[in-house]
Amino acid sequence: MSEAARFEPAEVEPRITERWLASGLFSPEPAGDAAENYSIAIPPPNVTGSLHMGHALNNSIQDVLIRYHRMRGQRTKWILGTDHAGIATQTRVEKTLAADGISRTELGREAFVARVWEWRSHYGGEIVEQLKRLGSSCDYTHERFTLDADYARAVVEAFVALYGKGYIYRDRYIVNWDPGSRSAISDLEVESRPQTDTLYSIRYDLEGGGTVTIATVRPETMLADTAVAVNPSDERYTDLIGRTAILPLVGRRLPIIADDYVKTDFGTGQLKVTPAHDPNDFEIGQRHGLDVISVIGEDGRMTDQAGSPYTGMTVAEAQAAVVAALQAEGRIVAAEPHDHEVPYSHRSGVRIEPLISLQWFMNMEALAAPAVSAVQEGRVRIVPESNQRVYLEWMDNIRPWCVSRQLWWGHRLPVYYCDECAEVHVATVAPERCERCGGPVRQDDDVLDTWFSSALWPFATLGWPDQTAQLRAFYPTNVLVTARDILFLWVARMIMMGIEFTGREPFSDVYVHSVIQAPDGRRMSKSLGTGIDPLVEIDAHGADAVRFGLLAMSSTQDVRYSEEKIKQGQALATKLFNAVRFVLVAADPEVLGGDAAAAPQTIEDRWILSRLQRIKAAQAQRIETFDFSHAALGLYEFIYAELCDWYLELVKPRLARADDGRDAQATDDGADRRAVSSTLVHVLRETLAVAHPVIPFVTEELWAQLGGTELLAGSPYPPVREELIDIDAEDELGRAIEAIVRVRGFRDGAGVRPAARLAARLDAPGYDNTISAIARLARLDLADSANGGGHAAASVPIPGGAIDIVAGEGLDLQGLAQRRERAAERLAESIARAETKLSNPGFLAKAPADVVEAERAKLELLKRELGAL
RNA sequence: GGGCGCGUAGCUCAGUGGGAGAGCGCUCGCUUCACACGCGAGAGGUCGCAGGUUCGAAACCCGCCGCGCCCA
Repeated sequence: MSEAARFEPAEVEPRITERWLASGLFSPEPAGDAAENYSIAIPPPNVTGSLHMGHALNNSIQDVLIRYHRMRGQRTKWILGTDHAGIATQTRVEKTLAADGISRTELGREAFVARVWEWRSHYGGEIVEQLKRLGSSCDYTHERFTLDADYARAVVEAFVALYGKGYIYRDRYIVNWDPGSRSAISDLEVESRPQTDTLYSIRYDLEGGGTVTIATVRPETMLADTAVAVNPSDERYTDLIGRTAILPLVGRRLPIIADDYVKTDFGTGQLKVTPAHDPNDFEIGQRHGLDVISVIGEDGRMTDQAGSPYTGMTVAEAQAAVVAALQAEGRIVAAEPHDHEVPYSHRSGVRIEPLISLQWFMNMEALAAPAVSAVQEGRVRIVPESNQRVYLEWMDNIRPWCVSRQLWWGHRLPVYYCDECAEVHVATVAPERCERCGGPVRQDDDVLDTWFSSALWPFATLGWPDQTAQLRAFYPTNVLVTARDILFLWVARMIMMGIEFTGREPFSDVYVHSVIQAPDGRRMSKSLGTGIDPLVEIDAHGADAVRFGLLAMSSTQDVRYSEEKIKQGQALATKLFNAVRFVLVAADPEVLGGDAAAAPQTIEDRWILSRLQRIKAAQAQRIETFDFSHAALGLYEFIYAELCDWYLELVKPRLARADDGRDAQATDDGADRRAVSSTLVHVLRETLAVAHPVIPFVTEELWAQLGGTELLAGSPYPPVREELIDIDAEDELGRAIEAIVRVRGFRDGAGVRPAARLAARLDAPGYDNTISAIARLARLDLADSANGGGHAAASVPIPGGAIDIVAGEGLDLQGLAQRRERAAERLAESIARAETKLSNPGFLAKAPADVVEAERAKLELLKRELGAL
């Protein structure tokens, strides 16, 4: 046995990956229909991205599902690809250009886009290679990209269709303007940050006498005020409604209106309304038909409408100038620090400037309705169910989606404007000239929000709008696996688009997994240095360990990253490796080449085969119900606590060869050795198969070592054989295990050297089949009560009776007494509890009969144990 | 402000109506012929606090305290 005692992932994994990829197992033929096949569309990672812990967990889960269903014999496809990630990718390339002193505008659109493609071909999709390291069994031969020509056709088709139905329209609307990326961004790309600003209270005069005092942290936006509002239920101001205020510095007449939005307890309860520069004010303006005046432009400077002297100033300059002018007029009543939440761009990190802008929008209401009922009626199940409410609530409050982005990298809008007559054409094929007046046309400069194309992912990847064989075979997909944070951003839109364009929900389950936090309980953060790189962990512990660990720890909503769980996975791989190493040396060589059928001869054979049926059923159940942490931990439990600690130890004597003189139990003709070898190899092979979806590399490697000629990844998941479930064997061996543990405890308490054998006498029924195992594993010279003589120096209680220790020399009687006392105390406590229960008439009258009966039996057992002490 | 969730062993977390569990850490013992990433045996818990429902609550209900995430 000169080989290393450790599993070496770094040596094994590349070799196994190569075999998998060469096998074609991950690339199914597009046959059959989606109802019989199994498919998952990967949440496409950003093409600029690299694997982080969130991806690692997300893809471990998907791979468990994919591998399991593949082994179940289904035609299984995991749709792979990346997302073009408009802003992120454009920014990345702009930075590399900036390093050479080139700007995007100098280069021009066409050349710039060419550069981005070039960048993509060199660096993009790094993450796809990283997925291979994790063992992900995606269909690598059909990798898709959201900007591929075919995919682009689907996007244009979808846009034109939605425009045709009137869902997509162009409008002036308030958007989240990101001055950093010079583009509108969606609500979901905005994050609020707490910040302290100065809250100014400013007095406006009223026509006909009197004043109102409004509070604002953005005094410069007053130049765009078009009303003052109060809450209609605010009795203080009922008589103000309908009167007119005069805007200081400007002199504009502002109607005083009543609107529920106004908070009566904020400031004075009088609100300045600036529809062009605040989203809430915009809505108030819409409700009341107010004028919209824009004083801040897309360049972050004050517009002509701001008037002299403010035009051309930056927002900050304008704020200072406005405050100074108001102070000069004595209109600032108060200026105090104010803590509030301020929107920032998730993309560029710059403060959002809400602006009115001409953009393309998509009305979501009509699309949302069927997506809501799909979830309500269970055609799409969200697991865990608690997330369903979050989804439904978000869908109820859905707002129009601004789909245009002022970028160059992305799907350019299929919208064409006539230079002559301003006619708008929306078409899949660019018109050569205006269909109305024949004038020249030019295409809209904007591109679509990246999520517009991502929303089509589950079907556009399969060839839609063509009715391809791929689409028939793998759409709808079975499940979408995602973290909570993109439940709305992406999942909701996929459901809407799926129903709209295919008439089918794109998946029947959404499994929402946990977010892996840093060990400090917060999100992993690059800037704080709390990020942990899964590839570094794979290098250190192996891909199986990382998969196992992430699955094991992902049990609640948010979990802290736990290195211990990764190490536990590594230990599991090593344990399996050593178990197989042992069998390869100890088992009958003839068995290794053959079928190795279950051939139970003894109680422990029947026991392990029974336990094996249970783990097969349990693991299948756990995977099918998305219970991944228990799937991982259940494997650990079975392999350590049943297979290795007990079964392997129990069968060792039977594996000894007649000629090696190790143990007297070796049989003459080797028949039992062959039988136990067969059972052992059978059990190990099935164990490897059961474990494969969670820890694919080590199981694949060991499968081959145990004589597997086909890949385990393509082998069947072993079916449960009900006839091998053996309750009697489980019970009988369970008692033997309990007895061995008790004796070991006794020995430890008595200070008996581990190697020493103690003379003992068994005084309990029901151990006929296990007496020799007990003797060996508890290191006893054990006789049964009929022919064992001698005075009992001590008695060890075991289920149903006791083992009497006959030879008394060398026992630490004091240690024993302490131990015995402790045990007696505990037993007495349990007995007291049981007696209290059984003497309670309420319990006897109201508790179910079987519970009462069990309590009685328990009491009897406890009393007997105490007696044995 | 609204929503979701969490407080169980030193740490990270299972357990959701009937004798408090796991992994890691800790203590003691072991070069036992697969494995020291191992084996064996232990110590360690008023299950956040306070009420209620129940024959019986870590679990179900109400309130409070503390913490996290999402949305506004």
